[in-house]
Amino acid sequence: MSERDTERSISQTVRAQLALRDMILSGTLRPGERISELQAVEITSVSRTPVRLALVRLEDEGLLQAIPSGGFMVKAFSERDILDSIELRGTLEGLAARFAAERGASARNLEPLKECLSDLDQLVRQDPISVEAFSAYVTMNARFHALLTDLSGSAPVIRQIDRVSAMPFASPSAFVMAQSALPEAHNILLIGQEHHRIVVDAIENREGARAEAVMREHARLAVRNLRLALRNRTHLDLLPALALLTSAATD
Amino acid sequence: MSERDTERSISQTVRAQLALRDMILSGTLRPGERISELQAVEITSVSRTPVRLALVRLEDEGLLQAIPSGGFMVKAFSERDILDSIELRGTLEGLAARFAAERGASARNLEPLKECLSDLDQLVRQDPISVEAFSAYVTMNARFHALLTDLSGSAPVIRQIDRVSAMPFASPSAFVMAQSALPEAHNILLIGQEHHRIVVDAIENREGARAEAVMREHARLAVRNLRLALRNRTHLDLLPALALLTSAATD
DNA sequence: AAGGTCGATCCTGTATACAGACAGGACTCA
DNA sequence: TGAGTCCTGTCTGTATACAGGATCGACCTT
Repeated sequence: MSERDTERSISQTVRAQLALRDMILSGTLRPGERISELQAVEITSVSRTPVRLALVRLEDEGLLQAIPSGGFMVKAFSERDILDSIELRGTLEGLAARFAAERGASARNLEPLKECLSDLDQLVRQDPISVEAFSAYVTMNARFHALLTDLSGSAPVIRQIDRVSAMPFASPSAFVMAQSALPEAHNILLIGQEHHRIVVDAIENREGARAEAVMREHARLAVRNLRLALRNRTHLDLLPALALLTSAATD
Repeated sequence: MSERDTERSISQTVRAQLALRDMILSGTLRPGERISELQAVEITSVSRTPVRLALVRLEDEGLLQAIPSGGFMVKAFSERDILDSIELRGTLEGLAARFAAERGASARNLEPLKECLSDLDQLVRQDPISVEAFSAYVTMNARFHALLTDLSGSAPVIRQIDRVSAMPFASPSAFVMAQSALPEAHNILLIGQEHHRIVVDAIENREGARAEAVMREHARLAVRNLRLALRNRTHLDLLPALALLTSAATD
């Protein structure tokens, strides 16, 4: 998941993929817009072959949609799609948590998760949370979810969760930054952290159903965040992921 | 999902993809084996460009695995992976059924599902079930599951279910044929059909939790089928999907 | 004036050529 | 005899050329 080698050592295909993805997520390429290969060539300054590879990869990443007659267009998502994707992630993370609980995650394996938990605790504890702390929270939160997913010990489950989380609006930290400007921010963070605590406790005690249920509910915090952010439209700039929303749904 | 145009009208890329997939699923290409591009060129008789596209597609279909140094190898699966994939499908189909129930599938939309249900009923009713009836059951069963998935009305959910079901050993009808030779066959079919009936009833009555639970349990029938088939190894030839199983797990 | 048909242009699908990277083996030196 | 280095062969990554097809516009016909 790390793109540490952002240097020129990486392949043209990956470079094209990153460039195109950035343009899609930033809204430079609008939803529904067709992307011709040579247009992509012009954008990315690489040849058609790697560009085509990048387009195919972005397609099954879910950001592009194949056009029957050939070529690709930027996929558009409704608000319903976004909410469903979040519920989907919650369901899958719930499954991962249940697996972790039922299969008896060893104390040794639980250790990193617990460390991550207490790191998050420290961040949440400060009352007026700084923007930097928020940013750190996003990072640690992503790490927590990744560790939890891995704890399922199931490659197929991990794979599916990664696929869902690849959608920018469905990732565990998608709408955390959006709330940083809201008065309810701190409360939501505290509730989220409570969920984290419970799921670790449930896993430790082999309570599969409890672990599953709390992860499902945990994902629904993202729904609440999204709704709040959409209502207070002042901070929509913190939600680049919404560039993929269809105009019909943004009304 | 239909590949009706098996003619020469289809693209070289798709042709290569189909040919390679067949060889993987039939076990001609063994798990762990590396597939070089020019080897694939020789097999499929198409040029390197479409072959490469096909390999990428098969990778994110889950049948191939990228090698860090470049190239691809046939992915190997443990028995645990297979069982987890089935549980995964059950969880996702459960979510789809719950969505269908909670969102109130209209009587009009439920109609095809009910028709499919009664068609299945007729097939199951005959006591010594012929092999032809078994084969018909597989087809109708796949149709039932597809209709149910669609009834969720959620594109992201449908997409994920399709992805999981693409794994040959996780599809709803993966191990149905395998039981055709078993004495327990008829019983299992009856139980499966009972599940079908219950989920339709639950959806009709807006019982989301019930619909979800029964679909989860329904998937576990596949686990039972698999275990039975693995025990009576006499009919492993009915399970081409198991070609992907690692040798360690087949012991 | 409107609709259909023909043509041109652009685009995608495919093939192939070339360069760099990696691996395996052989040879040499200690 | 063993280890290290160099060389060679093969493979992947990339670029580009070519052909078939689709789409859009313009012109002609009714």
